Amino acid sequence: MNRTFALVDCNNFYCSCERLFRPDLKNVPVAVLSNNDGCIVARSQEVKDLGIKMATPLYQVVDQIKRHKVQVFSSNYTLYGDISARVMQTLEEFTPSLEVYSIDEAFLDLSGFCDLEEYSQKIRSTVYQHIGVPVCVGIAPTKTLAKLANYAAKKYKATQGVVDLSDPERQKKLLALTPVAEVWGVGRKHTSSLEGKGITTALKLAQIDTQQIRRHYSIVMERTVRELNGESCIELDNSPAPKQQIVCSRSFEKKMSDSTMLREAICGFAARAVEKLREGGQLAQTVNVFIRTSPHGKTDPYYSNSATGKLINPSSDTRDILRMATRLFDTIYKKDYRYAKGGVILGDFCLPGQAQYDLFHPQTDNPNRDKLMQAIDSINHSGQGQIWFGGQRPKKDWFMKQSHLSPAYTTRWSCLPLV
DNA sequence: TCTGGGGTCCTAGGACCC
DNA sequence: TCTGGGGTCCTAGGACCC
Repeated sequence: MNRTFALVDCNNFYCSCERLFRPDLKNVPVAVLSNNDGCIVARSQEVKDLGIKMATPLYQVVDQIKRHKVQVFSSNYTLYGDISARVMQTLEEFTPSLEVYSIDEAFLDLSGFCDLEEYSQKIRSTVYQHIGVPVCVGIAPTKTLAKLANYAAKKYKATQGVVDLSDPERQKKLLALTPVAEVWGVGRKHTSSLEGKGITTALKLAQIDTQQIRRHYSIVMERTVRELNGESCIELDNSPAPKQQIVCSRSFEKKMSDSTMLREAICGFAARAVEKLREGGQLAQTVNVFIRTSPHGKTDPYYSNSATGKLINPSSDTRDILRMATRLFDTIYKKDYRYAKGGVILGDFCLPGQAQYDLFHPQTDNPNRDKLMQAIDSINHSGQGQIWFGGQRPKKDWFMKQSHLSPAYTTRWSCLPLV
């Protein structure tokens, strides 16, 4: 059957979120920073026009930002997550099947739909009216081509934010115009490798023999090539598989050397990671702890290390994870280094009913364990205060820098805008 | 002189995505 | 001085099995 995919992608999503409750920022250059206020990760059109590239470290462009009065924001994921959920909910009205692909984009199954351009314009105007976020729509018989169509819808203003690539001739025309680096699935390494072989456009990539591409690259790239030729290889995935790992890591506002402070920070990451684990109703069996100094330091010696440990029995009890995390931390910590980042990774998940317990360390079936964790989670979600284990450190004096944070307009009573 | 064939599982590293 | 965080998938190679 002929498939039709639409990719709906929000324009400059984080910037659009910041503008929602600040109409004064319309037509004003806006930039949003990564965690710890490190790099620029979202730019309004005005900032793109200034030539400031994606992922530029903030300190490299402070002068330019002052000169052009760019409004800068720290990442406000509470806000972006909530706006994202509202956009997705609106999009669901337009399709029987939707895949939320990232915080700001979704694939819609529009197979069998007619008048695709008109329909897509309706999607755009509805999302803008209901949520206030501008989006672009790309339509094609494969996901890779839909991505490319969306890229064109954003790049070429005459398209009015919608590009329909159903027609093979149109596909070919756009492929010939598009640098190979813009193809979904072709990253930095593959780009330079392909360019070295004279494959500079998406069209040239599409024309390579699939056997050859499989030999020199991998099955992933073979799928990309087939998709560029209109053969759908990547299905819509509307029921995401359970997570396989959970990461909690941060760069520190100030570099840290003291083992006690670092250990407490690691405990904080571990506690947050296992909280996420409980949200998904899973148990973890492996814990990985890593710490590193800055890879950019010119004078400081570089040190990076990690350690992995296996719990005897799978668990989602914060105490089990903290015990393991502190033990692992103590095996990799070396004094006299100035640490810039640390984190905890949980893995080897299973569901409570399917856990394989150790014959010689049977799980003492203690319902109080789960109840204690439930009690802690509900207190911490109540909005009336936080409790934590002794090994953790209050976030105040080490947690990431957020100097330009906007209010949680839509998720906290005290931040509700007044009209 | 001459030393097989077929398989699984695990891990580390590298690529990619947003 | 100052450079993010959170994921997935694939492959090669080693250890092991009979």
